[in-house]
Amino acid sequence: MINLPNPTEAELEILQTLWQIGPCSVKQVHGLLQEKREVGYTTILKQLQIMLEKKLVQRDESARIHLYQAAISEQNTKEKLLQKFVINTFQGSSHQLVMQVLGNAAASASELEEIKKLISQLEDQDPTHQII
Amino acid sequence: MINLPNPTEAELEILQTLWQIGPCSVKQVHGLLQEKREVGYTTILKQLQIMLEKKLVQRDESARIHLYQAAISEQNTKEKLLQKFVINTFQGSSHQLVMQVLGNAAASASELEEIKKLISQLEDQDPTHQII
DNA sequence: AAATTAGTACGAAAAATATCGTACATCATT
DNA sequence: AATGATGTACGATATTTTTCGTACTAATTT
Repeated sequence: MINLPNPTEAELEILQTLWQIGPCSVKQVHGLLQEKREVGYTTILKQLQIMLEKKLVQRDESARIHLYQAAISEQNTKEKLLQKFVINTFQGSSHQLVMQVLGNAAASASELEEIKKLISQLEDQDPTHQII
Repeated sequence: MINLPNPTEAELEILQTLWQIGPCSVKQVHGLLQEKREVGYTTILKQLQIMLEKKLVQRDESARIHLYQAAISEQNTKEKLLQKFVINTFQGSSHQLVMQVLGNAAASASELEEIKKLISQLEDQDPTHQII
């Protein structure tokens, strides 16, 4: 498991599609992204080819129409992007980030409940954990 | 209050410095950043000039040594960067983001305490709020 | 088989960022 | 006033990312 480069913004957009619908053709990816914004077919094709080189996606070439799928996990990728974001924007303090989220955008009552539950779990699990 | 473009990564690095130490010379900014990584003096100078054009910083030219200071607020900037990040990475679900943070990197027990306190406050404040 | 359609490959340009060298200006010191 | 030190301005280059046009290839239809 070598460390691949983080996806760029455009690449992430494509990855989100792949994570959502699984292995699919360029046409399918393009179709979905097209709904959100104007973008050329070959743009997406090229992106996918570049992403293939970078090993961000895999390609099944057995059929005439190539099928692409994400080669990096959604969970792990988001984790790394988050880490980087926290470092860049909140000087590495994820606590600061959480406070910002809760304070501003906020969440619904049930979401807050869920968060509280998770916190309890974390506390039970290891009352003295000090990862940060 | 017009909407300025979000700062790039390098620009954010400089802004963090300005937020931290207030109005200061290029030399000061460069000195601090130099501690973290190798970077030329004129690189920082140029960045600050570009940021001035973009109105991300202000400049006091009254003295020979120009003094730069952030022209956008730390709070507001981080808020917008966060918003964009949540949209790009977590499809706009800040809840998903929080769960990710708490689950992975995690926080110390006292930080969890603080978060719980904030949640209680939010709940008291408006038990049915449904911003998201 | 010729013509049309639907794909992929490739090169290249556009755009956005990041970095630095060199020239010029101003101040302080001799 | 000459010299050296310290700054700023500006142009240029390098890098990365994004986008697309054109050519080529394989399948499908007539």
